[in-house]
Amino acid sequence: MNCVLLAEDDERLAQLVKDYLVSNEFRVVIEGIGHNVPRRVSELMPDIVILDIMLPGKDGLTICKEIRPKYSGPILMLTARDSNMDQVLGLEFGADDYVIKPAEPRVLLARIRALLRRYHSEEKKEQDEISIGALSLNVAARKIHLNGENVILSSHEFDLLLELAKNAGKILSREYLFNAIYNRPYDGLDRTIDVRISHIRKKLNDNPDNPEKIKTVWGKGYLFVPDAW
Amino acid sequence: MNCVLLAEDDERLAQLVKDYLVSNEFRVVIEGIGHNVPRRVSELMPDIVILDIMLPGKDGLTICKEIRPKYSGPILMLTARDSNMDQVLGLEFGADDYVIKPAEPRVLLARIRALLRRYHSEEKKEQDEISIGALSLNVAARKIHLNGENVILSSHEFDLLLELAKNAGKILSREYLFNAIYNRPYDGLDRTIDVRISHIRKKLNDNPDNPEKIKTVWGKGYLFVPDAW
DNA sequence: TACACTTTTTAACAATTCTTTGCCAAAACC
DNA sequence: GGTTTTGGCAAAGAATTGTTAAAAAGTGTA
Repeated sequence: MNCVLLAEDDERLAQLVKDYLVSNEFRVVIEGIGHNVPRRVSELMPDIVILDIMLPGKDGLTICKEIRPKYSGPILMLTARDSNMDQVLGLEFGADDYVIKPAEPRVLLARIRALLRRYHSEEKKEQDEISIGALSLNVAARKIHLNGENVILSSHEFDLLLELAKNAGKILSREYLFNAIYNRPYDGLDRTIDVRISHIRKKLNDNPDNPEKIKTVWGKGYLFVPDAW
Repeated sequence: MNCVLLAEDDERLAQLVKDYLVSNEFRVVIEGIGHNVPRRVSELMPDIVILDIMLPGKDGLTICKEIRPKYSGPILMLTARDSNMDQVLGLEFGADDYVIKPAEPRVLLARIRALLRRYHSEEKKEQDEISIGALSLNVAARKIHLNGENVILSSHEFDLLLELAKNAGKILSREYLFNAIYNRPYDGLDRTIDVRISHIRKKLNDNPDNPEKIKTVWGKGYLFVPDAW
């Protein structure tokens, strides 16, 4: 469950937001004193920090600047209608987004989710290079090497092998593989994947009668064997 | 110019919205069939996607969920008055905002701008000089150097290479590239881009049978290889 | 304006890549 | 055993891409 640190001194508002977020599957910790926020951040390691810009003890901008070096997650600022917040999002302070007070919980939730999504997708960034034994796939260059030799694959062959390699050790159905390559629906009878596997095996010298590298799982799909390269 | 993908099957409404947005400096592509939306997203790489929640073929929510992993830009939903849209903004579907139909073009425009502003703040600024390995493009002077040598490109060749270089490592469809160069619609059969790529490869000494620098991705488009220069 | 020259578009054809089909083999089922 | 289902793959057909060359459009110059 995602954890939210809500730095807000208006208790009524804080409780309102908390209730709404809790009912939407978040864990919420309220901190009303600006001074304590940096400590709470390092204690809790929240998935997102929501900072009121006006806090007793220490204002939100200063806090934001202060926690940024230690905290890599998203920071969302709560601000008054009239202040020009665009600069807050600039580099100096390091916030990621802002919501104008009084904040609709619904809007706040949407923003929170957008930020979490954005950070999440950056986190599990696709790898540029996948290496498994003597095989290496360069994703950006769409190029593979086997025992140091460049093996020339066609576009779809590369896509298919990449998908298999990314899920090494897992059985992947034809439908899954099909969807990974195409933007059209799988009709259940298509043999395209089989043909392509055949070509890949040939290029990688994998004997189809007893494949070591890409195994067929009867009735299920194909399997990339991680420790056969 | 910002590109909008409008997924809406009501042609009259779609055209209305399109006209309004076009008169406000947007490029708009209409897609009326739900099934095609994911493909169009990856082809066009729009700056924003507007999704009608009721589409023939595939409903908007399903589409939204489907394109989210591949598309990091903003998604705006069009919805009927009565539906409870709060959940749409949730993590499961991943939309960023919604507008209740019938949508006032003016309102829609305001929401679009708000979303673009929010997302833009994280986008990278235009560079004057792009350097990738032994290749450097001087945008202002429209001049390129490869291994220190000045390579003379024609206008369109430069535009095309620039667009590829700006999106190094990403697959760009012919339609996207065409739109980056021209102010007229792409008819789907045009071979202009192919011819130009051929010329560029020749000038940059990239062997077309096994290109290292600008790869062809069959059925999808072209790819500028970041680490091949 | 005409003229030479460059650039872009279009059309055609060859080459490559992908999809579909069909037959045979292997695996599961009875 | 026999039958049914699933997989391998060759080969034909379809779609896409590379390239060339000629036509069209645009540019510079006098």
